[in-house]
Amino acid sequence: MSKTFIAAKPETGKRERAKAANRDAILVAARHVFAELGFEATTVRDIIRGTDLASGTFYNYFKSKEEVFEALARQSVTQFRPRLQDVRKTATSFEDYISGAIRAYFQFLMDSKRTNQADDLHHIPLVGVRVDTPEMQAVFQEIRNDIEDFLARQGAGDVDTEYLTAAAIGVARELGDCMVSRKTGDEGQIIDQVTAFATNMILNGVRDLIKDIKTE
Amino acid sequence: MSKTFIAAKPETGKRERAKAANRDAILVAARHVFAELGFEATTVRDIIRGTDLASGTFYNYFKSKEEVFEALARQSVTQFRPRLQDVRKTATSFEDYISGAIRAYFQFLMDSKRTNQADDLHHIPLVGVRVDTPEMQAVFQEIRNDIEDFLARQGAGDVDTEYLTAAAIGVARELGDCMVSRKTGDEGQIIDQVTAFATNMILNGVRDLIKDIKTE
Amino acid sequence: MSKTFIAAKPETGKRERAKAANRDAILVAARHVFAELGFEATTVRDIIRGTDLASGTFYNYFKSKEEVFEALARQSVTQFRPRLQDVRKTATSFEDYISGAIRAYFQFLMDSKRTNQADDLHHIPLVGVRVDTPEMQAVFQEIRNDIEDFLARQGAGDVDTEYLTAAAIGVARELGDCMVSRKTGDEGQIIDQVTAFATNMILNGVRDLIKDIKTE
Amino acid sequence: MSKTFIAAKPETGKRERAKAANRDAILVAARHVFAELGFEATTVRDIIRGTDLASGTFYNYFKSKEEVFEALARQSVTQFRPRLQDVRKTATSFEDYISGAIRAYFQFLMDSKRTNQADDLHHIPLVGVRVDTPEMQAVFQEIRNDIEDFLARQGAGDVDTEYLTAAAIGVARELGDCMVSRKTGDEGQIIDQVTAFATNMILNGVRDLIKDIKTE
DNA sequence: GATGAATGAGCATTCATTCAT
DNA sequence: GATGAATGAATGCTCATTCAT
Repeated sequence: MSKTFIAAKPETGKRERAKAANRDAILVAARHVFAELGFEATTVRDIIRGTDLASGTFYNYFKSKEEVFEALARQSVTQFRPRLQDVRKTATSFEDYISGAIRAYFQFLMDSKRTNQADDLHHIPLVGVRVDTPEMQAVFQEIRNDIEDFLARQGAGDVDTEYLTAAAIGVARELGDCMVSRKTGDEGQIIDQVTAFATNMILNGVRDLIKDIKTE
Repeated sequence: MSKTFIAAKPETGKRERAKAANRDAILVAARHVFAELGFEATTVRDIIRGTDLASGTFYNYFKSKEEVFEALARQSVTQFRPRLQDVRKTATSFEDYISGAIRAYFQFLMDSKRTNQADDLHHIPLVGVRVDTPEMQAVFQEIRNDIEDFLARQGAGDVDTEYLTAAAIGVARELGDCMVSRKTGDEGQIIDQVTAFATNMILNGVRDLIKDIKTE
Repeated sequence: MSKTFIAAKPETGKRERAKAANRDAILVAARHVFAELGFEATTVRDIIRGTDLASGTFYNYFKSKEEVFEALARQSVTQFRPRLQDVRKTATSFEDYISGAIRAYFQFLMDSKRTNQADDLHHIPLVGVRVDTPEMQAVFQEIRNDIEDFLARQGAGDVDTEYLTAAAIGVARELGDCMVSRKTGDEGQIIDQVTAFATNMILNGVRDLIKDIKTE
Repeated sequence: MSKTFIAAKPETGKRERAKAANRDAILVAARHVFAELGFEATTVRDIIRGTDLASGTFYNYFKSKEEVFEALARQSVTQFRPRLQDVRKTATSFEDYISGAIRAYFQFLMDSKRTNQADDLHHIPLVGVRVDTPEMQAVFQEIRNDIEDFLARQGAGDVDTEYLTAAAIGVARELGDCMVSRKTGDEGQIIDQVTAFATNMILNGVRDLIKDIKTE
């Protein structure tokens, strides 16, 4: 059958492809259902109902809805973290970092939105629901650490970094939701706009607290 | 049946008092359970188990746990809205309003926390879960309107009030959660502190956007 | 309501009667199903299918099929143990005891059979299935103890009482099954017959092992 | 298909050998699992998990676990029946036959135990569970017939051979279980011992019923 | 109005069995 | 013939809701 004479890429068997497709189908369905119903309210049945698979098949791929959720979370984090790393590495100042991280986050949200297009998102789109998954908390912790690093480097006095980070995240999160739920037009433009707004807000907001903040 | 024949005093019937007491018992139990288990995870059974009523009795007072939840939300709002009204009426400027509203919100959170004391609060204290109940959204809308009013009065240019409100609410919400989950000491002091932080953040944050903002 | 003026027996409410009836219905159904299908093979659904109750109702009465089974076993033991006690107390010799215990056991089997009448008993009828329930083992242990006591009293040498008891129980069990599955006639007569056979077998069987055995 | 063109030697094809090996692997695994889990509790999955075969392969060899079980039972019987035949042929009297058959049975039990060694045997070892498989019943029927033959030859009066056989089998079965579950020492010795016990029991037990019984 | 047992739909999960590869 | 993923019926169990008492 699969006699590939010069085939550079080794053709992956039908089986493998089917498996991958099924796994993906479950993940996609789960993402939608989580987004629509919320994590707690969705049942495994809801998820497989969103595929053309049989109920039992679900368990060939995941042990529980928790596991699907984690997979989705991991997916998200895997997408987001590298972007954040980029920002961290190239940022030369606190201002730089904030601006870059905010933009990365909004960009990520927009990408996620596009992926989940056509759903009624009653919940935060990032992965679906409560953003307080361990993975997302890890992301936030990362950001917190970054902020602390940059603040320390820049010699910010005795700012309560927990509060500061919380505030920054609050701004980003709420503006992000706001942005996503707008029906509007050009994506790039919106991102620019909101990023500017958020960055300005945060940096001005902490001006008194940190020496040498430059809010251009 | 229980017709009291000679009752001289108008006597607010035993019945009525019992009814109110039962309703309250359910609400109190529900508040605890929601706080401990979260909305989705709590069952009607969990709630009535927290009272000395029978399961069927629940349905004399509420149609579903959703309804109890709404009642709790309404309770919260009922508690909070007057405070906000006070703030609105006495505030003489945008700065004033923000500062007052923020403080009112944090105060409210702390009160809620105290009410639910002794529970392991695994969820946001306001009523339990996702704060996006219609009622809470109403509160936020109220705040949004207030902000717009104040901004209009003060002649703020073409600020995107939706973004601005979102950002303010984000700051308040996230800092509020942060504050509540801290184990700390003197309540009054903490509220002062966080209120100062949040207010400063927001007002400085919007400085560029609004003419005549006074950040003391 | 239930105004019983001179009522000697306090009329038990409809509710109580219904509850008892349901519990009984489940037990009866379970006894039949266990007898027909065996313990492992019967499902809770099988049991309630044998009643006119809904599936959920089962769990108002029992936590699992294990629990029903235990209840049935307890029932059996409760029926049987007093008879054995009688035998133990009135027996004046080992011979006496064996003969009485055997008869009691066969009588008990016949009673059980009548209760389970009309079923195809594919399994041992005692309670239904594997007789090795803890309760039944307790009964056997009781018998074992009794036998040891009587043997000691009568000065039997160094007989291996474990083997002896096993053999006696084997005879009783197998003959019991045999007796129960016979379609025959007068119950009392059959019991007399089988009891005589079994008793004779056992007592003669151990004659060499025990001094002073009288096998008339 | 596997046409071996030049094959000089008759070569019992690889295929055939593989097939036999697979079948055996399944049987061995099944024996262990049945012994450990009991018939009802073991699943086909459990069985193939004990081999290095795929689940589907199971059905190339057996239609269901019932069929494996029967195969195992047949195996057991196939092992046991010849021994019984020997006994039957060489026995010169009822006493002889009983003694020989009993010993054969106990020996067989011990062999089975050894085969299943290292497992936690929670069930009767013969094949696993309730010994009342058709095959085992056939064995018992054979014994019953033998006993009747010998009794007839020896001119035993109007003994109820059904009862007699039942009693004998009861003794053997119960003592067999007892013996197997003992942790003890030298196998040969134990078999001698229990055989003596059982034989003595049975023969003495029927002494009154049969003329000319010699209980040495 | 209070009670609490009955109900039965619904959920997570397992497992024998099939069948494309 | 071997494989192992897909299937969907079946099971144990929970829980919102109803309703006779």
